[in-house]
Amino acid sequence: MNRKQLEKLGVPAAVVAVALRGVGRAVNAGGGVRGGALREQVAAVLATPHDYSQDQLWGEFAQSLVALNDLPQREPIAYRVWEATSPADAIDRAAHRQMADACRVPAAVGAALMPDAHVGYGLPIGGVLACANTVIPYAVGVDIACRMKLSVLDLPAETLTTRRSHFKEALLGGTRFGVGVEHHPKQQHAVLDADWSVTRITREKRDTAWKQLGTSGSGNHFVEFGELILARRDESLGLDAGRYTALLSHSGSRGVGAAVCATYSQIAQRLLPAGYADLGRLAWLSLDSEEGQAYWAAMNLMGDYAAANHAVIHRLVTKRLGAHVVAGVENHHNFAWKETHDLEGAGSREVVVHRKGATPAAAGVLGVIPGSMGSPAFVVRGKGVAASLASAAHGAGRRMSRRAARDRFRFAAEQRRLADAGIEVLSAGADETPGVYKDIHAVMAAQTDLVEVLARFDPKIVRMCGDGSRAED
DNA sequence: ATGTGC
Repeated sequence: MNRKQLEKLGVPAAVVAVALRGVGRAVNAGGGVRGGALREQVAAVLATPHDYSQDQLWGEFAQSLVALNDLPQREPIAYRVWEATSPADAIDRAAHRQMADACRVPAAVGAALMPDAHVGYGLPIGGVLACANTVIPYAVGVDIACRMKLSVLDLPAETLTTRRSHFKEALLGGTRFGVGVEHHPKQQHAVLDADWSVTRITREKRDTAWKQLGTSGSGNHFVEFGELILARRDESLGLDAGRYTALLSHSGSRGVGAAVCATYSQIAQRLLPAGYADLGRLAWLSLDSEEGQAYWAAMNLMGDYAAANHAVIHRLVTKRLGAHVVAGVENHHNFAWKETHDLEGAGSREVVVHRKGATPAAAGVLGVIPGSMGSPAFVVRGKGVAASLASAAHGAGRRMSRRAARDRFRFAAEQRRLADAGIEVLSAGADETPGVYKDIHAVMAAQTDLVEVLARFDPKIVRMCGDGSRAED
């Protein structure tokens, strides 16, 4: 086992080196412990370190864990969990451990874990954390303002079948995928006139942002056409019951957002108090500090930039299609907002709510929750549940790593299977095949108290980043 | 998720 595997199991960074020595002893012990049995032993020590403090193999690791836990710190806050009932869609232990770590952040005042939760950097994906006057760059995420945008088009649903090649051409011609990918010529949008000098990093990266405006990146990002089905008329959507053609995109703030995250998390990590060093990427910035104010300004600019990014994608694709937009829904799902909440009935106060892979779900607010290329997305209306900090899941949530997915699935075979089901995938990798995700229906069933479903979107023509233009890992 | 550095 290596450092990465131990951290994935939930071993705090501060004691990984000690844990590695324990692993070495266990491997070299008579009979040699390996693989799954080794992981189980590490997990057992993590769960109840006091029971192992005199253990020949694990005593040193257990004592370090006890010492770490005994550091004088505040009592962690509690977090509420929404979770699918099916074991295959459950939230793994490592994501819980990350959420529990986030609850030790001194400024934390409210927390919740959504049913699509899985391990991320710092806060888990699907984590919601409210802090007093404090922002955590990695509780927003690397891809600041990663978001969804759905445009309902003035084309009959049947045209997705009868004019399929026309839709494919629009998708292939109007979108760009890949790490570092740019548009030539550069696209235009009013966000370029915003004040990019709010921080050094946004000032220096403005030209990169301009070149990348209207691109989709890699990973789980996609642009797809599908059929939107409304069971009844909805006034907030402004649509009658029926079947529609719709365009759905998932993208964010590209390289510039990642640079903002890296810059300000590094500053925050240098400022971490010694007793909290193991919180690592959960490092925070006070909004009273110059750095905190700078991050907040840059984050909000990235929010506008990511929204513009989607607007350009939809503009380019619908123009090639010759279609017009008759309705739309969009939302950030990696962001932080200043909101007023009544936490634990202690009265209303303004807090910073981080949603990292979580959909804003205040009462009446519309959002889009995608499943996968082979399963539906849902247009939802929030119910404003206080205990979830007015949040919901942002998707199905991964159930296996990208590497595990590439070992298990072959994309060409998955592509044929999807084609048989009437879904044409123009490009993607095996690590985004439907089987790598939890069951979106199980995830939606776990949050019926948080959101109401208004419409269902079935993907028909999908474009994601192909294998030729992605990073190795 | 990203793009640079190994």
